[in-house]
Amino acid sequence: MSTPSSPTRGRPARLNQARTVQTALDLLNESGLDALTMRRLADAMDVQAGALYRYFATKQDLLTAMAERMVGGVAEAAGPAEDSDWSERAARLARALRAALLAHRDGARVYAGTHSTGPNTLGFADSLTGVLREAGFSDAEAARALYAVANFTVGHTLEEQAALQPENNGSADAGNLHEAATAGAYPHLAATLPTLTSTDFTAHFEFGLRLLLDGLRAVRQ
Amino acid sequence: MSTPSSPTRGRPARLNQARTVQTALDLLNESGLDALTMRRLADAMDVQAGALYRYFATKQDLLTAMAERMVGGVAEAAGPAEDSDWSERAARLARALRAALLAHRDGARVYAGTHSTGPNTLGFADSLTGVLREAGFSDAEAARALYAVANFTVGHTLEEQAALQPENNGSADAGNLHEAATAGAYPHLAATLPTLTSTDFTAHFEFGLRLLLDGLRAVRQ
DNA sequence: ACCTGAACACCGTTCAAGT
DNA sequence: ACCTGAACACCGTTCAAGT
Repeated sequence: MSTPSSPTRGRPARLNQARTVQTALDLLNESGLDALTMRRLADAMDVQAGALYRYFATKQDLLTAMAERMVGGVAEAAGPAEDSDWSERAARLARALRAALLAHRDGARVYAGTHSTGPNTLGFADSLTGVLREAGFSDAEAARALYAVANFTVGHTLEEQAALQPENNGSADAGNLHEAATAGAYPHLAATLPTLTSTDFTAHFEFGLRLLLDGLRAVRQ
Repeated sequence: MSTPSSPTRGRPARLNQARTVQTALDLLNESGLDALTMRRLADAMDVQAGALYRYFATKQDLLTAMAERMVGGVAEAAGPAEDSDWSERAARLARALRAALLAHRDGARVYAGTHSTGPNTLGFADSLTGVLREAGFSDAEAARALYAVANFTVGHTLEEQAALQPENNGSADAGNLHEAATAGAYPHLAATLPTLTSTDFTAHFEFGLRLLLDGLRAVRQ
């Protein structure tokens, strides 16, 4: 617990940005985003809430730093260009982004609610546009494809994590849906109910991702 | 879920669900989601905050009712089957969903944060799966395509409305991005910067939507 | 330089009591 | 039956003062 004396002037700081972000991510995993308050985070670090504001100007800034930290390593998921074609490398990046968001409770909500311009986020964007540009797509196509893949991935994972919340009571939702669909007003929902209520989110994600990549193939001719 | 429905014994109610949702949507447009509190809403209706809880058990329930109301009429946007092919009808539904979310400040944030199982939301889902089933897609394909299109559309519109917020200071974000990209660490972002920083969100949306629909065409053979 | 203590201006929600 | 008044248990954020 006791940190050895540091060569810095004055008292060694108990707090710093990296430790604060790490503790916040731990607390997020334990209790979820709604329970992540500046006061509870301060408690977990044995400090008063006001002290956090020496390292983050606002809670939003802390959340942005958390989002940036969550997507560390995602940019490298494309792998070497020799090993696979552009669509497989793009798919790997999208899967790595989803996995990074799923790795933390409410990860997609945190990520969607912030606008990181840190190296992990920019690295992911650079990596995906790079894969596409090297595959022969134009600069404009690569940029728009990045938006499409990223927005789909975040939108999907938002839904996926919301569906997994116990309070959202997947069974209540599915119950309502089943009731409404079989009442006759929604014949197409009734027919597709088994797939709609499936919890195989990986299959849902892979289907949507494949649509985007097949669509991209068609764009390139 | 107990609605005080009994037709007027005693005083006529000042409050009711429909008027409350409407006032909440007006307040949302004026001030944004962060400023939409139960107290301010109560003020706007000349009532005490506690009174709202006779009509909505929680704020979350109110937000769900708002989300459901926002997407009214979207289901009908497909148009008659005779007038256009399946992909155009599906595109019309996706565009109508985006337009409905854009019609209210923070509309996508409200929608993404709730799980409506009301007739407008279910009607949209039934309409889109119906278009696809009638076009020959399997039940499972139709259900998964619904998720892909809806998640992309909500994810896109979330980004779009976030980028339009004045506090998010599009210029600050674009400035950071420009600075970082031209510093040399992100060569592909630098090359695609003009498109990445474009504010023609309709073009971005249409590109992603086209990818999904072209991808669907490829799935069907 | 770093953190405490205490305050400011709020929140969502509950519920006895009035009318 | 419908709403008020007042409370409960919190929030994010600020800042003078201590060490």
